[in-house]
Amino acid sequence: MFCQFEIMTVKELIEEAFGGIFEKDLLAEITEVVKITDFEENDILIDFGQYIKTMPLLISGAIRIMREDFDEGELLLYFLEKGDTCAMTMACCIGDKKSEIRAIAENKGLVAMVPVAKMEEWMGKYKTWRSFVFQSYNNRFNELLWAIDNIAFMKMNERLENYLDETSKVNRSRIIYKTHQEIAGALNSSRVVISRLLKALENEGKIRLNRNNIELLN
Amino acid sequence: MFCQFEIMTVKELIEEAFGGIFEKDLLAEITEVVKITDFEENDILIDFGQYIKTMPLLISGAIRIMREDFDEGELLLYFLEKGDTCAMTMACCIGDKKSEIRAIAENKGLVAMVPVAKMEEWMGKYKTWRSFVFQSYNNRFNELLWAIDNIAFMKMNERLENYLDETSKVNRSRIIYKTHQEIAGALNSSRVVISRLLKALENEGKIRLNRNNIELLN
DNA sequence: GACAGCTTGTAACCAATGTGACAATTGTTT
DNA sequence: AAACAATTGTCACATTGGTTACAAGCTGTC
Repeated sequence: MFCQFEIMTVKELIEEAFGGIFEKDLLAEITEVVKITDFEENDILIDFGQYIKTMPLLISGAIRIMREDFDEGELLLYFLEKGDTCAMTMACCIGDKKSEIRAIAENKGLVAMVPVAKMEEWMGKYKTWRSFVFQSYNNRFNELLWAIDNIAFMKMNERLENYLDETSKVNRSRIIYKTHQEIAGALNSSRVVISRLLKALENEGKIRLNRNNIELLN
Repeated sequence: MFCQFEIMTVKELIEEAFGGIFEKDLLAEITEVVKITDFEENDILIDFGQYIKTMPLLISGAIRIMREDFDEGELLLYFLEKGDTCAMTMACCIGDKKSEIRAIAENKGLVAMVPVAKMEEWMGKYKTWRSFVFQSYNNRFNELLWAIDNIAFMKMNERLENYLDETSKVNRSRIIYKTHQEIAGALNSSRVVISRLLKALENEGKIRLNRNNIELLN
């Protein structure tokens, strides 16, 4: 949209997404070692069981972090947005462990990839990097708690409303281009149940249902 | 049991719980600044909305970490044991945020309390401390994922069996001294449901039900 | 236009879980 | 002994959510 890779330098991209939180020296180092990668909607950025060797810093776009059951179930944990990083990945990098989650692009965007070695080096060297890493862990932790609140304490209709709100937010649109099937997947439910609850929301005047999209009203 | 506060020095306690992972200098520093506190079963160590100024290192005993719904629900997230620390608390210390969880003693034990200032200082100074902190975050993260797997993908009978196993493990006893009501609380369920499922487990020969306790068989 | 594939709506039914009620048992207090 | 509280067992019933099945509509292709 207004953040075209082609018309901005790496320096500008990093500056725009992380300028507020990192000191000058660190920004310069990041700019130097980072590799910028772009992704398209529904690209799988990280998958289960994968070993990860670089830490991603999200410059633009949104990523959904999914958890999967051994046989079939699937569940949206949370979204990542500009300025975020994947706590799970950091953990993988450092502990040399397999990924426990799947990261899928919710829409198109850019990530800056930092080599693990650097990220460890910066931990000792830059206080702002340390707080950034901690802050990230903390945010992700709280988002997992929120995910737990949702599935443990809320009924499906509330979870659905939350999902619609969050999806609308990360896609910056009151119209959500998802099928009932996709929504059922994100909530570990079934299509019929979602259709039923969506219809109820429509009858309450909260949404309008169309083919392949849902409009949030009010 | 075999870890009486009275008959061990602080140095020995720290050594026993953390000797394997920290370097000599760090162990010495910890021993110097730490305050040892003991707790009894069901003591509330951290509560919701509380600000925390010291980071706890668990020397002995077990702690259950609970999440609570706004009105009434309650849910066990995971247990902490010897050598663990509370990721949530670290986050609180650093970010100066309120606690999002409640920590209750599952049985009696000891914690070493580290002032926040020190823990930040050590982050820059000791590599083993950094990896410990990361490792802790990572473990807690994975435990939250496991909690999510439980509530999202498993039925109540499986969750109940998992609960019995884990509780047996952290209390080092095949006999679990809990009422059905308490178990229902930990699983965010109701007493009747738990009694029903426990009875089914008894009929399968997996457990024996007694008043105020449950024996795991096999 | 005919066909196929995807998407949505809806009905009927089932399984899992939650709720309210009440009895029986045990242990404790008076 | 009587009263009481806590714990457990059980029944009947309501609710939520999942499953199967089928119809209907939309879209794109040949």
